[in-house]
Amino acid sequence: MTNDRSLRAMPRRTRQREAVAELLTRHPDFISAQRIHALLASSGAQVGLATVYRSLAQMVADGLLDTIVSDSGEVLYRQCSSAHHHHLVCRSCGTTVEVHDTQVEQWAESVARAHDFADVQHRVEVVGLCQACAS
Amino acid sequence: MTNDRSLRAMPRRTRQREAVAELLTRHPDFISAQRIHALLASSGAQVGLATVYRSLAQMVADGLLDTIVSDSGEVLYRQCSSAHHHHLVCRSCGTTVEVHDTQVEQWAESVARAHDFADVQHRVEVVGLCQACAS
DNA sequence: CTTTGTGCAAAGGCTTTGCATGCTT
DNA sequence: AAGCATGCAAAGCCTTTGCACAAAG
Repeated sequence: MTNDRSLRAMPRRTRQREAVAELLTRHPDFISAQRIHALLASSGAQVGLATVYRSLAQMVADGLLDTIVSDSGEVLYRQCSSAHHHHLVCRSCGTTVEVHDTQVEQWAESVARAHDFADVQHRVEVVGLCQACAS
Repeated sequence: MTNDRSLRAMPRRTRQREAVAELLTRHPDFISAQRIHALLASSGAQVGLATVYRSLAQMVADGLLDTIVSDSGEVLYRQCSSAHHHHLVCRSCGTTVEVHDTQVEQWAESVARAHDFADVQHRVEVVGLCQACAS
């Protein structure tokens, strides 16, 4: 074998994977597999739903994507190169505000440290009613 | 009609609902509907799965339960009388540490206020590797 | 007696998987 | 040529819903 075992095989370059990756690059926010599939279909790219799921699974395994689970149970994907931030979501109209804030990050760190946890990730969702919907 | 429309009808008292409520009272942490159903079954109480789901939906609507969605997409329920806290979870062995901390609460409040959001809830998960699993 | 709750089974939505075929390397 | 990737359809989970029957008030 001519490989270095420390490096995993790279996924093959296919039209479908490129399409999924490209869409995720263009799309800055969390999006579901179903929606990705629909968007690709409506923009002419023929990609099977199963392939979308498999591509996403790959990218998640490779650490290229962040995932969260929506309230309805759908998994949402986002390219994780984008700066880490959290969302403030209106539960009525769906308006989303990005929150960049180091406080939570520090909090998560300190909690982890206090309990000797390593390699921590955190996930924060704040849901409420925006001014417009509160009235 | 003899009712005051401001009060919603109270759910009827049935063996099944009591069983579900009682189990949730005994169980201090988040638990899935499926698991509730299984536990009830194995402890002799005959409660249909659909009934478990409907009972839970009721209690959620009545504000008696908190819910979160697990990574696998299952909805987890918890009696919300218990003090609000967050979990620090080991992604390897599943060990869970309850974190009582006012910092995050305050952070969520301030973020909400800064964006004129009302009636906010928040959900925080910190996942990492505990000391034992990190070695 | 009227209304609400229950059970069962079927249906729904998201995701995964088996298998034959096609494409990348 | 060899092996991973794709597509399709079937199957798997969790959850919801339709309908007839049972129970609560």
